[in-house]
Amino acid sequence: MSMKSKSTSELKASIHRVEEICKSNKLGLTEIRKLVFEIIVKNNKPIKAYEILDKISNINNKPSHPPTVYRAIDFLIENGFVHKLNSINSFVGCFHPKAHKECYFLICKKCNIYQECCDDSLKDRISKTAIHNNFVISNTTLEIEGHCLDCSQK
Amino acid sequence: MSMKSKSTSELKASIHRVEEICKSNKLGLTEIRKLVFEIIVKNNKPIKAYEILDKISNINNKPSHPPTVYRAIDFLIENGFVHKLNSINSFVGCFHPKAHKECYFLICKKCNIYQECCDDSLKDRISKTAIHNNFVISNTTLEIEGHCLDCSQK
DNA sequence: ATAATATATGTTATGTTATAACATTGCAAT
DNA sequence: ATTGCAATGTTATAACATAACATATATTAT
Repeated sequence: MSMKSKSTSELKASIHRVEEICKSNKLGLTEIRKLVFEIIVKNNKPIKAYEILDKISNINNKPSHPPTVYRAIDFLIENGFVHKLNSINSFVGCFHPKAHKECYFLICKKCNIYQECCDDSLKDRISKTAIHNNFVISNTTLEIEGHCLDCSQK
Repeated sequence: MSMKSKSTSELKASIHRVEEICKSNKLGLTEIRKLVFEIIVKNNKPIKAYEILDKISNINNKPSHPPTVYRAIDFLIENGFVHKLNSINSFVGCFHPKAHKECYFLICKKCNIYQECCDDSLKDRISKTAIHNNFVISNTTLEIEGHCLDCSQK
């Protein structure tokens, strides 16, 4: 499977899913939070907080401030709609929120497109490693950087 | 295995190993680089760049500047003597440099002690995941945060 | 030995990422 | 209406990292 960007319908579905989850869980999906989520998922690639900030400032035709963005991101991460890629200080949308707590990523250095790779065998292996070390996991960062099929062929 | 800090002899051995590797590979282990490595490994816990900076400033009795520290860290990371924990913007010494390219970590949120956990089965699993996705890995970040045995019993 | 080159360090400034602290708004419950 | 609470606005600053250029130190070729 090569890494390709999401289709318009996938994006719509993703946004709709978040709306539904928020509705049924009584989570306040405010205008800003929704806007930030849309900006993140529509971006295809990992996006940085200040890039989001710029986009919002443009949309609103007036400057926004960092806390506005970071608060929205916090909300989205807390509820599993967005993940942070620590290795590149960037944010990505989650395309199966609530399906799992942890999310692992392949990140192409060349085209910057990312892909979730949350197979159970990997999850199990990490879990076994933790158990073997008497360690109780609260959260896991797994970010695999490299080149996707398309980019390694070029 | 509980997570405990390294003994003095382990630290000495670790520093000695780095000296030997540099000697045999003609890597310039300058005073600053050696000092930064010592500060990092002796710290036991992940340490932040500006903490290192403060320590150096104290040792030299005059202020040092960020590039001094970051350059030394770059050298140490390039040669596998130190790793960066992206999830907490901190640095840790590597206790088996050159033994492997990638290094995985367990990080206790409570006591802040970390532990390398580079079993081959985990490495294999990650490698298989990449292959399955036609992805060529250049580097991997795996940071498992949670609680170690001691801290989860408290 | 000396000049030329490369490598490392010093220094100043600034860029980038993220949060603290407090004021204000809007809305729901009593 | 008033209180309480969640969200947002706003200002300022903290925390993390690098660019750019000057200087020094080591290495190599002549």
